[in-house]
Parts: sequence; structure tokens; C-alpha cells
Amino acid sequence: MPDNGLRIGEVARRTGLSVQTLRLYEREGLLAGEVHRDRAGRRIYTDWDVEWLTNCVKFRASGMPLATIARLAHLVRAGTGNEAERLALLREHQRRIAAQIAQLNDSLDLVDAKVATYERHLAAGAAGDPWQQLRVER
Amino acid sequence: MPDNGLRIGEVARRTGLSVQTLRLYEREGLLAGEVHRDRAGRRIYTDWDVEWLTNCVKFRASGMPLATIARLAHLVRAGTGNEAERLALLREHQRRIAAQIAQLNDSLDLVDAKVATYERHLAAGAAGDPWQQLRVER
DNA sequence: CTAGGACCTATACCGGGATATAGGTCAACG
DNA sequence: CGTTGACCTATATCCCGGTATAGGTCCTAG
Repeated sequence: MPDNGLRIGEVARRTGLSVQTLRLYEREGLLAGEVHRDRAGRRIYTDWDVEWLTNCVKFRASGMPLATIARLAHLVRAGTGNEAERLALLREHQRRIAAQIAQLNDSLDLVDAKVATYERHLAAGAAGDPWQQLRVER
Repeated sequence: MPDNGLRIGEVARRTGLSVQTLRLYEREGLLAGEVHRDRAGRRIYTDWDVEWLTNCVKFRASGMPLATIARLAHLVRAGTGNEAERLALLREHQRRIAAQIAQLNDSLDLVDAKVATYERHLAAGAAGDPWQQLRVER
């Protein structure tokens, strides 16, 4: 009803976050724009807010803590002048994501190897336990 | 001192897990081999246990819940005969890791883009806020 | 007029995993 | 000997994000 203002339920549907989570995020300072209210006191979000929240979802998905998102939001809210700080924060997170991916690839190698072993093992009709066999019972 | 038996402190050092965590893991059934004790009641680990724990660390690092590791450990402990089940479990985790990596890459794309934008922005001597500028103040 | 649905606040709780604390026992070494 | 350090159990606490509950306001539609 408000020209292009969205209510929390709609935003929840669009972002995939629950209504409670949206309120939580606001309390925790994750929003980079004022969310104003209609005369009934209900939150009204802009498309830009939704866009921001969509980014937040990705930040979360890549393990950025709420507190860090809040710091970024704070910088953005503060307006032009702190771009270098934002960049530093983003670079740091970039680094972390890369590290996570490396970690996961490493773990994946192990799992791939085990899967391959078991596949061979089962295909071959099972002789000896691929995991247990190495274990010398003392 | 015990021929090749390791005590918990040493295992902690080797696996990177804390002593308390090692005990926790044992309580939660993550160990695939009996840990026996010396006459003083102290846990004695084998090299094989350490190897297993090292794998556990990778499982954890890739988000496998303790309960799932415990299920796997249980299967391994049960010995030969349930390889298909182990394989299914591992394949499932393999799938999940792949999904996580995809997720992370997706998030990384966003962060990369933002970083690039800010770099350009800063290099160019700052005109307009790369994040805020899109925002139409209503 | 009234029922229902979406929203509001405040507060409590949950789940997973790890860590801390308290109060022992033991063995090894000076 | 006696002290020290590594270990033991049991239990409590923490952290983080998110979810649930209780009790209310408001708007809209039948």
C-alpha cells in the first residue's frame, strides 16, 4: 500500500529471512538505512533495504558474524568518507572466504578419497575393511 | 612411555584439539577405537586413533555435526559389513561440502565485486558512495 | 460489530559446540 | 619424602544465532 514501501512479511519472503530474524538484525544494527514506520508503527522497508539485506544473507552464508556486518552497516550509514575502512573490512572477509574454501577443498579431498576407496572396495566384493584394516590390534 | 601409546596431552598437540575437546569427543562417541587406560586411569591413544581424530578434525572443519561423526565412528567400530552405509554417509557429506563451496563462491563473487568497486572508487579519488549512491533518499 | 491476520514489544528458550571450574588421584623427580 | 604437573570426573557456563511465547495494537473485510 505505501507507494513502494514493503512490510516485514514481504521482506521476509524476499530475503528468505524470518520475520523474527529481520527484527533481530535491526536490533543488532545490521541495517544500513533507517527503517521507518507507518503510523501504525509497522516497519516500512525500501527496495534498497532489501538489496542490502540480500547482501547480508551472503555475508552470513560466508560466515561473517553479525557484529562484523553491523560494523559495515555502521560505516555505510555514516556516509561517504570511510571507504578505505569498508574496503579493509571487505578485503579481510575476502581473505577469510578464500581460506574457508581452501579448508573445504582440503576436507573434500579426504572425503573424496574415502568415497573412492569404499566404491572400489564394494565393487571388488569386499576384502578387508578400508578403514579398520590399517588398525593393528594390540 | 607406553611403547607407542600416547597420552591425551600429546594427542591434543598433534590434532590441534584441546584436551577437554578430546574428552568431549570420546563422551560423544566420536572415537572409532576403544581408548584404553593405563593403570592410573589415564587415556592411552594409538597412532591410529590420532589418524582417526585428524580425519574428525576435517569432518568438523567441513561442518559435519558431532552426531554424524559419531554415527560413522559407530559403523567403523562395528567392523566389516556395513561399508555401504559408510559410503552413503560419506557421499552425503561430499554433497554437502560441494554445496558449501558453491555457496562460498557465490558469496565471494559479491565480496570480490564490492572490493573491486571500492578499489576503483578510491583510486579515482572518490566521487559518490559506491554503496550509498544507489540509494534514493525518499 | 467482530473476527482475523499482520504486525508490534519484551523476554525466554534452544542447540551445538566448546570451554571453564572445582576438587580429586597419581607418578615421577629432586 | 613431598611437590609438581599431567591427568581424572562432574558439572557449570559461555557464545552465537536463531526461534518461541505472551500479550498487545491496528487495519481490513465480512
